[in-house]
Amino acid sequence: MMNSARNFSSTPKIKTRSSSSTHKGSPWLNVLLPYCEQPEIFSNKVVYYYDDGIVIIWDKYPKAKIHLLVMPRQKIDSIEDLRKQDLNLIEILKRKGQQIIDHFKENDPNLVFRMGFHAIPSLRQLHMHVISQDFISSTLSTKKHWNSFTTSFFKDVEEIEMLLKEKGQIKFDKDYYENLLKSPLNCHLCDAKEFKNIPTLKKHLEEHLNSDR
DNA sequence: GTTCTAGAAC
DNA sequence: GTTCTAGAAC
Ligand SMILES: Nc1ncnc2c1ncn2[C@@H]1O[C@H](COP(=O)(O)O)[C@@H](O)[C@H]1O
Ligand SMILES: [Zn+2]
Repeated sequence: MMNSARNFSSTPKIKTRSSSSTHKGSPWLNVLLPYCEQPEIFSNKVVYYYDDGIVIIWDKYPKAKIHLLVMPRQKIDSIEDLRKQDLNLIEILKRKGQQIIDHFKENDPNLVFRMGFHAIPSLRQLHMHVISQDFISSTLSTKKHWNSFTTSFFKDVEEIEMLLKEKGQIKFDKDYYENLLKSPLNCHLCDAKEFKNIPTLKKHLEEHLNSDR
């Protein structure tokens, strides 16, 4: 009965599209892809730089005064997809990231930067954060935001590079790192710990900005 | 990842 | 009463 001619012709359960992860999951997972596929269609206030190998964009929801994302043009989902053969790509991301940092420090020598990756990224397409360490930004609004940049959830590019050299592959424990995001709100610059909430922490960060110079 | 908002915390 | 967080979003 299931194989009647009528049933057969109605709805073929045949996958017609690539099973690439691009086609799986919620649409928001893929929002970084268009920048890499067609950087030329974006304004220079959105795409900071691009060439044949990489794209650099201003993070749309910056978590600090200066926050950009450096990405390969080539489609690579995440750090988990990196292999030793990608070490030269990492080197390129790193070199370009350092150039950005040098540039912004010329304007403001007080800026301090880190560049690296989230241990468990949310969005697809490999992206390296280049982020100033003031964390002064109206779009930094949650504990998760804070802990993703100030705990070991944030992996400096040098650590990624080292792990890739030594292990040939990168995978961080999901449970462990997702729990880190629930850590208390501690200052990344001084001994101040366990802020009651985000607004209180943000007032404290303003004080560092005024005194650390 | 963000937006929205119910209800917890103050 | 207002501020703030945290979980659903089909
Ligand atoms: N549409 C977008 N365009 C540019 N950046 C984005 C967009 N949506 C989210 N982001 C940023 O992308 C980063 C992704 O974070 P993560 O996957 O945790 O490394 C965050 O810093 C977001 O602010
Ligand atoms: Zn502090």
